[in-house]
Amino acid sequence: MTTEPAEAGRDPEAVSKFVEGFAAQLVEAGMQRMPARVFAALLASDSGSLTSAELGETLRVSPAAVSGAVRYLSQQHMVAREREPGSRRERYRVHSNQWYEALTNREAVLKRWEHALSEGVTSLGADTPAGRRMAETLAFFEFVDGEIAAMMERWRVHREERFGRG
Amino acid sequence: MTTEPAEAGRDPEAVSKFVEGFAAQLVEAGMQRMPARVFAALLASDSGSLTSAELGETLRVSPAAVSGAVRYLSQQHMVAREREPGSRRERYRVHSNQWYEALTNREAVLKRWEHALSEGVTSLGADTPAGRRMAETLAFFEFVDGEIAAMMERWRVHREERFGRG
DNA sequence: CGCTACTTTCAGAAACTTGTGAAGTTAAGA
DNA sequence: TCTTAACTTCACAAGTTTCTGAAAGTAGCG
Repeated sequence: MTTEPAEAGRDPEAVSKFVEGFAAQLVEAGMQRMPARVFAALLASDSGSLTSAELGETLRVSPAAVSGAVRYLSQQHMVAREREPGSRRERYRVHSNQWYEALTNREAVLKRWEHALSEGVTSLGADTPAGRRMAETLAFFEFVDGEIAAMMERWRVHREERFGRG
Repeated sequence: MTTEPAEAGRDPEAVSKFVEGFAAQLVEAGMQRMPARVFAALLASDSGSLTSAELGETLRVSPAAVSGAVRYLSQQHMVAREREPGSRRERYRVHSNQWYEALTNREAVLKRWEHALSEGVTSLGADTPAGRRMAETLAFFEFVDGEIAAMMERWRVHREERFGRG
């Protein structure tokens, strides 16, 4: 037996339907297809983690495709890679309670937008109409930065009340 | 003279540099290239609006490309189309102080994610580990929905203090 | 130290996306 | 009503992305 049935006893139809449906939404929102499918598969797994081989099998793709997708996802801090002790297999894990925090940690994205905008204000002139519009947009992003941090704090409290410490 | 210089007296180099740079960030964040460029061009214009011809000229693209980009942007509520009175030209306008609110109005996106997740909870079983993970993720999105509305309220207050009524 | 079980890299085929020119449609003004 | 400026649609060529098989790299374990 090559792979133990870590995810047995579940309707593979239902799993696949969810995986493809949720992945499609992620793609719609701008994520590449393969990372989206891999991520959805991890999210739908009971253990929250799958090996490269298991991913290749459920998604019917090559190890190469899994490798590329996983690299992308770990760069985005959406999955962690962990080595299975006593094996040369790698497991990829979705940080159950933190993955969606990565969505709000678009920190890097916001920072780059802010940078581009502030260059725009400078180069077009802070006293021009366009410059003023950009300055206001910039102020909005800065405001959002701060608000998101506070919001995540409130979420953690809210979550603990409702779900307890994961 | 074919187009009047509505945006004259500005360094076209600087404008173009901002437009391409900001558009690149939008592309990075998942937006299609041409809508991103059109949008950046509008954002960088003094009047906050440009005609189809002006857009084609600054971006060096065909009317067809402008048409497609603008359709996309107006579907996303990021620009408004307005007919110039006494002319058959159309102007495309960025809602100066509201365009970025469209970014947070990812309402439709969030709703679709919530829908996909709640289907997942049902089909995989609310009492399974995977089902529980999805239910928590779903709760997070619902929480975010509400928080964003409140945040935008605070922003409007904050903005008025700082910039006055647009 | 080498074997083997994995993972990663890479070149290329296939599929998809994008922007264009040209034809078609709409509506302002004579 | 006709003319014509302006926008939109469409088929296609060019460009890009994506996934694969094959080859190369890496690390447990004897």
